[in-house]
Amino acid sequence: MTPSDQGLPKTCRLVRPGDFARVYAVRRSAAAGPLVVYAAAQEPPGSTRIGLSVSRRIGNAVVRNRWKRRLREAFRRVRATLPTGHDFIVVVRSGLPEPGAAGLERTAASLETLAARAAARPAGEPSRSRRRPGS
RNA sequence: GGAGCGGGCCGGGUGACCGCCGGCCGCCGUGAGGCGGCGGGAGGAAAGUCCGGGCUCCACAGGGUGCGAUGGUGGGUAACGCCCACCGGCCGCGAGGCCAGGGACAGUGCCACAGAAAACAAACCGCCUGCCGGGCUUCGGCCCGGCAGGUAAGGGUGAAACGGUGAGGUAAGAGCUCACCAGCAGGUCGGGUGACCGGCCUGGCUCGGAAAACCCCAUCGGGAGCAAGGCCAAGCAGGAAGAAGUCGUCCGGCCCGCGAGGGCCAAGGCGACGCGAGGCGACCCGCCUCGCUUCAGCUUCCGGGUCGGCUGCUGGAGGCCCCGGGCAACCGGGGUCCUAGAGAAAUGGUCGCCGCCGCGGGCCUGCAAAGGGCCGUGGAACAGAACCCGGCUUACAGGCCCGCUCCUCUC
Repeated sequence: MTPSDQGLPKTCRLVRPGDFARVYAVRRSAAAGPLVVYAAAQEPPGSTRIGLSVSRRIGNAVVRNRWKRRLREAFRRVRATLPTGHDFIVVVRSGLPEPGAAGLERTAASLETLAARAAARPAGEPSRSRRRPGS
């Protein structure tokens, strides 16, 4: 499989609840502004994947969809520069205003630095509790 | 021209590049899949999830009580709490609008504040009569106070005070009586499918509001939901508790008897009663089904495993046009079109051009701070399908069309 640098097929997305739980369990994260990024090395390494978590507290369906689209587009742009062989989860924190029309560039830059920081962090003790942080 | 009323409709357009979801075709690949091509991809409310249906599973003798919903009449519809027409009441000069619009002589309760009194009436002031006491007197009476009684005409309170006007009547008054009017009840006639409308007669003369207080009446209503339901794959570990049978009969075998018949036996069929469990929407009556034990099975409880894939899944009470029926909602017939199917959940990003709306002590035209054009700059609402329809409700920048009413102006 050789997806182009610009594409973002379904195989680059985290889809299953089990995948999400695995990434959360590693407990490596970095946060800035409205975003929190969790990272986990893949076993075995494959293509870089991303999962999105946008809570109902963020806004109504239109606002949540806008966030997801912006984050997917940002991920599509910076995916080639991210640490390889990792899964990432991006959580949008509530209580912060939406970035305006020019927010895509900032979101992409923020996503890139946060992903690098999270992946470079030493792996924390895998969480024993089943409870997933956030929602 | 201004003010307004009622309907209907739109919800930026177009192009390039980079992406996403699913469909069809071709090629490659054992396969998962990949590549290429073609065409499709949010709304008028997709929203709230408030009603009504379809669909799926479960249930489906009946009766009573309860619960919920609805509430003028007639129609429309698959159905409705929706829509249409009409009736009645209220509001508006009008076009039109609003109404949770059955029953308040079935019953219980309520009517704040104010007021004497808020509903089998009632006497605060006032008015009138009688008696007692006091004062004045022109000796006719008059005034003040008290007591007993009459009185719903007048005052005052209130959202609301037990009909209105006039006449008679009276100590003063009162539907107390009478005339007319309003209203109510009963009867009757006529019109209308009906809600109702109109006329006549009689009655007592008069009965307040609120049913969105409880309630009564009528009508309607099985339960749960696409996480319904079906199929496949994978995987695990079981444990505990619970019950009550008895009798009759039939068939079979054995024994006794010459025989009619009698006795014994284990398992079974049927029936009765009993017990247990489940179902019949909640409860009761009642009914149905299953079971009544070695194990097994059943029911309940605890524990363990999975939480993947396919399907349901989008063509439908469907949209548009024409003809016919109907005041209309809508119905019938013909033609034509195909229009999203995700599942941690696609429909996005960037850049042009055009259109719309602002802003500009920028430019041009122009007598002009009017209008128009150019340039620059900014903005564009409410909101995202999740099984599918019919409604209702709520949100919404900006804009378009049609019909009608009132006022004003010009001819």
